[in-house]
Amino acid sequence: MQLVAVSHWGRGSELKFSLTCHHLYKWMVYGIELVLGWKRNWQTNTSKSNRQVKLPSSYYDHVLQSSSVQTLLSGLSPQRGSSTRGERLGEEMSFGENIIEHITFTLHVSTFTLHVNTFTLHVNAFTLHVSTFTLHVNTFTLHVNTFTLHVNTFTLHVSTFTLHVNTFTLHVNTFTLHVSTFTLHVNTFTLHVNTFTLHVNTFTLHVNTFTLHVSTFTLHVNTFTLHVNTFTLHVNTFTLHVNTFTLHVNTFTLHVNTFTLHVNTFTLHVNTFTLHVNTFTLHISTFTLHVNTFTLHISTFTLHVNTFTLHISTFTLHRQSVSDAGAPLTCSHSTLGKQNGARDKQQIDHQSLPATASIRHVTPRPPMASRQCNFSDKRSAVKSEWTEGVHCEISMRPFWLQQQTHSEHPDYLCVHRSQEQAALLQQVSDQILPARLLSALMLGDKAHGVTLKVMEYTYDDDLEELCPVCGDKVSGYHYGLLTCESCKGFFKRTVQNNKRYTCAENQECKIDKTQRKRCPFCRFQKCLNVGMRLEAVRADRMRGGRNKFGPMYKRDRALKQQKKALIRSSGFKLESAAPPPASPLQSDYSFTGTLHSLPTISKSLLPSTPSSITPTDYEANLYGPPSLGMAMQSHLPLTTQYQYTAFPGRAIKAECPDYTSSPESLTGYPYPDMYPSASPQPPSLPPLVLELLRCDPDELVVQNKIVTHLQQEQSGRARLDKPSTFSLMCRMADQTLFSIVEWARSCIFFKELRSGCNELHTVTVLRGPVFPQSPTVAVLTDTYQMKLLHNCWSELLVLDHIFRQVQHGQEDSILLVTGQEAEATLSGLVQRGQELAARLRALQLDRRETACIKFLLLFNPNVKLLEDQAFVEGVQEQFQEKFSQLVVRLPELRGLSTQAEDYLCYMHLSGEVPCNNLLIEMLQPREPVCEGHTRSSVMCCLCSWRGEHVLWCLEL
DNA sequence: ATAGCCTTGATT
DNA sequence: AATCAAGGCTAT
Ligand SMILES: [Zn+2]
Ligand SMILES: [Zn+2]
Repeated sequence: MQLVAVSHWGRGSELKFSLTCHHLYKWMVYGIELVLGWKRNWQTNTSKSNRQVKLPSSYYDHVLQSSSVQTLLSGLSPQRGSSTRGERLGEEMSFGENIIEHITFTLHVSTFTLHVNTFTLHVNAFTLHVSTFTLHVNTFTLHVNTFTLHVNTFTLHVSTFTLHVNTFTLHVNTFTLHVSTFTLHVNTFTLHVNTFTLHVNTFTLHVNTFTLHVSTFTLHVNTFTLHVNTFTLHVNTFTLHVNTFTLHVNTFTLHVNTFTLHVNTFTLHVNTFTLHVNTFTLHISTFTLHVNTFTLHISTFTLHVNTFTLHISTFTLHRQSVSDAGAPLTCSHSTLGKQNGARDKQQIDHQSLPATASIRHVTPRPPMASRQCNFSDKRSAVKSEWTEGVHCEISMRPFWLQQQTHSEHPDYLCVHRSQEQAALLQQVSDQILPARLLSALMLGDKAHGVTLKVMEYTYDDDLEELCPVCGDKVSGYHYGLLTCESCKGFFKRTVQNNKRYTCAENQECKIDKTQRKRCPFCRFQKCLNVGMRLEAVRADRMRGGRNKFGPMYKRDRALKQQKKALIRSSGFKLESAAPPPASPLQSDYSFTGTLHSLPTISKSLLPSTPSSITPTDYEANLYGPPSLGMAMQSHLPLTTQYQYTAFPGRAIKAECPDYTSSPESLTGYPYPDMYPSASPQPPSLPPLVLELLRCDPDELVVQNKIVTHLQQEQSGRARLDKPSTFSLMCRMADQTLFSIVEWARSCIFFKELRSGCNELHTVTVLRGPVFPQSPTVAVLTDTYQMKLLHNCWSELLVLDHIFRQVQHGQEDSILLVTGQEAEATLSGLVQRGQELAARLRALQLDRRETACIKFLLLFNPNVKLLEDQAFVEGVQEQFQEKFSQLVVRLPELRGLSTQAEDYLCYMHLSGEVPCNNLLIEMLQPREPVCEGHTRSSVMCCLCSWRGEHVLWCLEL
């Protein structure tokens, strides 16, 4: 073993190093100059040592010629007894294992410089017990050419480790660490570094099991940059003070009991992020997090993130432990949102609104940095001061994207309340809903249906020739939509060259013609958000010709013309209400096509032209192998569903200014096969049904969202990390559940009654008999809504599946929400579902009836049990006998969903269900009566109402 | 790297 | 032959 080391120990340097070392190996002695101090203090009473180590005398000579070393040596005080070996310079030193019981080593160094050419360390088992390790270094520089450490078992026990470094610089060319089991036990680890820079060309860490146990970890760093492939950290208390933290991690898993993070600028690039936290405290003024898959394990905190951007000036989440399961969740002074904390505290006026889809929470409102909301039930109390942005940022993009559109411009709300609507509401309230529920519903969402229409007219009118990305002049259809030439080129370059950008700011850079060059990250993000299609970039770079989008472009053009004509004829003009024109609100890019074309085309095209089905290189790189397909890959490759999902067709849905006219009556609406004779029929449908249909989400929109989400999620995983079929199903179901929650939120009455004629009455109702002690109305609404959803989520989920199978019409295969086909042999559960689907198919269950059933399941918890016979009879009046037959089938649905829940529960207990799953949240036991849950995910989903409602109450 | 202009080639 | 959305080229 060779070591060439030169050290300069400054005067007065002191290192106090208490070491409990049972197995001290020679490398420790050789390796560092600290040996010098030890030599004086080696206890020699452990002469039983069986392994003798000899140090070359020249080494001592060299070292001890240094005066600083002399200083050091004389400054050391022996701990136990005193050895005189060190004083006899040049004498062969020998010592072995178990020599030292306790050593206090104190070192004060002003400049520590270590030059090592080749540092090689072979250790079988290294165990280090330190009670107090304190190192004060002004400038610590370590130059290593090749650092190789081979350790079988590395265990470090430190009770208090404190390191004060002004500038820590580590230059390593190749750092290779081979550890089979690395375990680090530290009680208190405190690291104060001004600038911590780690320059590593190739950092390779081979660890079988890397476990870091720290009870209190405190790290003060100004600039911390860490590139790690797989990082797993188990910490009890993690406190990190960082000014600028940049972490590039592929797979990041963090188990923390207490996590406290102080960061000024936090940038985290993570593909797969799994976080287990009991107590999470995060201090950040600027927090930018790039996560593809973010998994957070907290008792009552679940985070689903696709693209997660967190802007926090102070975010403290207190979760106090109370008796049992329902521990309180306290969120104090959280200023999460697209706007940073400083801006959040400002009065936000209309001028300051960025005209992007990300501003939905900057709606006109009282200048409050945060609002207090209390959720309470008997078992748990939640006190939170979330600002309106919290849920928006925490939840995943597909889920909230649309909602942003709806709530962004409350000014547009009071529009177009027709007599029919009023009558409809009355009718519904009389016939169907319990008064209490009606009360709760009255605080529902804004009138987003109408609002959306108005806005889309406005936007489309304004932005017809403007690039949705940058506002430049449109040069034609490019990669799916009308964009300018530069954005076309930018998108092409990005995708073709598989470019990865990072945003220096907070991923909210404004993209316009003048600033579009500033942040390619945000630009590309916007490209994707507005709907530019990756798959339109050709992997083979073939020039010319037409692709599958051709017909869609044509159709889109036709629709635009049609819309124009419609606008002209209906005399829409809302110039006064026009939002800032800088950026369009095309958040709800959606793709409609003929649902039935999916399986049909997949069957007809699959044998031929396999190359056209192959994903582009970019997609392959970005999303990994199309492992989404799993078993059903053989039926339908993942990409085919994109190839045949048509382009903007949803706009036409919003084009219809008259809500009573059925959407499917418009040409090209994507349900031609479902309503072979629907077009002439709509007028005969009851208004309620029409309304329900209108609230019903477009299946292809949902499908596209979910597919996008899953792909993004999948891209976060390592390529080798292939999720199981079940896990994928769970993710699908989870996403479906989110869409169901979204549907519930947008369901009738939330919006219709929101701007109803007697708002004061609504408030009175809610404050009075229903929840007399409630401080705010909105919270109770949420609670009630959570309860409603919690009561019926599985039925809704199963019904969603069943209806898809009804449409699918295949006994031996099931159609997934992603549009993929899978063999229906997964379990008996699936078979039962197929049977129910067959029965419902025999009854010719259609979309209208499904919408009604969903509605009933949500709003009448009794319907599935068929306890309320009078209700069923009431329903029959509207839907005639057929519907009653359907309702009779609901107990089957109930049984199926119960079985599915049980199955899910079992799998969850087996650890098969992916974490951070809304499904799991929903699996929590139901409350029998009205006291609501504070299930965090649901709360996240629903709390978007809250801000608006609180606001609304205040405005009263 | 950007963006304006050019070339290409399946579709019509 | 015309179209027009792809990719390519190149001055900036
Ligand atoms: Zn543009
Ligand atoms: Zn940016």
